[in-house]
Amino acid sequence: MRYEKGHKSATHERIVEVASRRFRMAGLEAVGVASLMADAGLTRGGFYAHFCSKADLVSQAVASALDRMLLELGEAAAAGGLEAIVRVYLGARYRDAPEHGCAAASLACEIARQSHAVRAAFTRSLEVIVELIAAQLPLGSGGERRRRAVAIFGMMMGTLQLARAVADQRLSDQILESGIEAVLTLGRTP
Amino acid sequence: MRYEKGHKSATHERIVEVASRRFRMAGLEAVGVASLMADAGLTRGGFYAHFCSKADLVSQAVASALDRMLLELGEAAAAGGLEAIVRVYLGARYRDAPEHGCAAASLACEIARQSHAVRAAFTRSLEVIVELIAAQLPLGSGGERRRRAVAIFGMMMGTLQLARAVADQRLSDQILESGIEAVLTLGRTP
DNA sequence: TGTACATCAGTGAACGCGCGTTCACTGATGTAC
DNA sequence: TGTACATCAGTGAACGCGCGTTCACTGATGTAC
Repeated sequence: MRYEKGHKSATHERIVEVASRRFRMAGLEAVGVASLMADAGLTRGGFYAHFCSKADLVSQAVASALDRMLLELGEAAAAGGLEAIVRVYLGARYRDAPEHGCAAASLACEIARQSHAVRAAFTRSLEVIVELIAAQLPLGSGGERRRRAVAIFGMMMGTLQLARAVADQRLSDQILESGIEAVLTLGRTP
Repeated sequence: MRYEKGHKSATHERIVEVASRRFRMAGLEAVGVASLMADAGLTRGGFYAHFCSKADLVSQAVASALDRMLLELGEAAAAGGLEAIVRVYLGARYRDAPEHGCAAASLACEIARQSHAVRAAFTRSLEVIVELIAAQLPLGSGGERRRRAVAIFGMMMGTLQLARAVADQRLSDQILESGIEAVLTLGRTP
């Protein structure tokens, strides 16, 4: 081998990792293939040896970002249940450093306009996150908890977006607080 | 006058109207100034006689879309309170025809990355919508109802985005149902 | 052991295209004399 | 009433730039003999 074994897959993962951060920071359209490859220490031409299109990378980068968040939220949940999840998700770090935050909160509007394949990848990741949240709810049947979990994730995501979109720092803090309070209310109300 | 009185302001409103629909459909970045002006029956060059930049138009188009939604939700609220609002907002029409739906749900992720001026315009519109929702809540002090209203709008917005982003139609319907149920729960829980 | 060839991850130029913005210009109509 | 000029909404060419994708190529190293 001209490159050591595993070299290509390591490169592949590096591109996905770079993309997952930059897409969350700047959006899907604002990040070009050439600049992404440069960030990964490569040139544009090699891109299509790793991905069949930019949309293909988008699918993988979104899934990767959400998988990583799932781990982080899973650890929080193990330590402190729903309240720990929501305090991570609606915390200043997720709001102020979108590259380390939730890909759904950064990209949901754009994902809604992507191809079926991209939305299918997003759907798979979403289902697992919803399961994690549902598992933290103390009340109700499986179906009820699942439905409640969907709404809770929708609220966390929407609230984080609002906290990022407003122009006033104090208001942004209040929005996060409002979201935390409402999630906890939903978590304990049947 | 070479054009009848009010001609220019009518043109201005037409551009804002076209932009408000197309931005909601395709996103801020995907809609170019030239194609927008063509849609309004004009050529690109005249754009800067109406707006000092694309961001300026974005501010106006978002505000215009949210103002119109406010009227629609206000009418619903007058007839049926919070439940009527949420049934409009989380209805199939808003999900399937984003050009007639909520600009926040279509654009929040992108607005979060815009200039302070754009976010300030968004903030002003958001405050009014939150007030409308707060006015429908039966329980709590002014501050409590306001905070609850922020969370409710965040949930409606996030839930609508999730319903648009998933690849499965049945799941999308379930997401809307989950959101309606949770909003109503939040509306009646102190 | 030494040479010829195969492999393949990555390179970089090129394709046509649309982007936001600027600016000298057009041409229809109002006003001044 | 007739002519000259002012006004200004809108035109369209031009600027440099980055976009996603393709493709002939490079060059380091493994394998075959």
